[in-house]
Amino acid sequence: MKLTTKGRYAVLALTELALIKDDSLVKITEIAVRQNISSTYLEQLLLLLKNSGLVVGVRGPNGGYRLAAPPENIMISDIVNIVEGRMEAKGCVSKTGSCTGVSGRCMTHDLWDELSRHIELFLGQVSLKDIIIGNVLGRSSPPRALGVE
Amino acid sequence: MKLTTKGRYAVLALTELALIKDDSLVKITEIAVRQNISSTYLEQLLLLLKNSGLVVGVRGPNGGYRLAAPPENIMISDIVNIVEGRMEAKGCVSKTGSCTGVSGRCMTHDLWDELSRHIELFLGQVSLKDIIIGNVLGRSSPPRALGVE
DNA sequence: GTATTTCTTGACAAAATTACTCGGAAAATA
DNA sequence: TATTTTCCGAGTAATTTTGTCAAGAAATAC
Repeated sequence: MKLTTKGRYAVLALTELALIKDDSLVKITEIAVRQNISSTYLEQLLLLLKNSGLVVGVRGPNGGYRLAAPPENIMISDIVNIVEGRMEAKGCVSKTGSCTGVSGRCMTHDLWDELSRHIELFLGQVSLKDIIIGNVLGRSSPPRALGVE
Repeated sequence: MKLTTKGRYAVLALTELALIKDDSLVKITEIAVRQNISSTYLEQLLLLLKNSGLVVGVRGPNGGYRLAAPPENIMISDIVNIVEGRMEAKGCVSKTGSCTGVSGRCMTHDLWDELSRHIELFLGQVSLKDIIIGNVLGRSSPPRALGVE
């Protein structure tokens, strides 16, 4: 899995958009200044999000960005997946598609696979609306322990 | 959160140790060859794990490494935390300790905080024994949805 | 004691990724 | 047309990851 400033900046920026009433437009520079991040860097990210249909960009004077959907319909996993690229935790897989160990499919394969799913499930459950109303804390629950003992 | 080859190699190596009967010793080169990873790189990782008390290193002819505890008592989070350094997903925090945004503590703070906890919970629930008996798949459960609607 | 095998340590270097910059073009408004 | 803003592609600096290398120390076998 990957989680860098890209993902964090993107979520931060879209949170700002989610805070704006209705269809008002927000300029890149406004967000950049308020959140203290590079505006040209943020441009790239918003562009990606625009091309993926998560936000709408309006050019010209008084232009800017706004969300393409209500905040409750935009999930964090959507945002992160777009700017970070699909997260793949199956690190045991090489370019060729097979596990790197000589013994073929490695034993830890399922572990990273499941971790990936776990993270995706979590971020797919939290919406932009959840963030702006502070409905995030306390969501973590321990994974099902499979009774094998 | 961080998850690189370091963490994956370390878990892979310790899985190999877990597969060995009793207190038999396994040489670094054996693991490196079998898993097709750099032996000198693996050295570094096993050294970290040894200094943290997860494995025991025995020098001299016919030396090698073995687990310091039964596989069911060694959790994946232990391994990953040691070789990757403590995972901190609170990316909004700068060196000084405060959030980077001008408005102080940012709105996404809790999100990354909770994600961190979520991942740690997951990896803290899976032991080396779970891996070697294949008891990993199907553990992911969706997070508690807090009823706020 | 000597040789052998292995771990131990630290410094260093290549490769990959991340983070960011830059220059300009296109669209909309005035 | 002039200004403001997003759009787009390429290029670069910084950092992190992923190793490599060389020399030393500990334990065992002989």
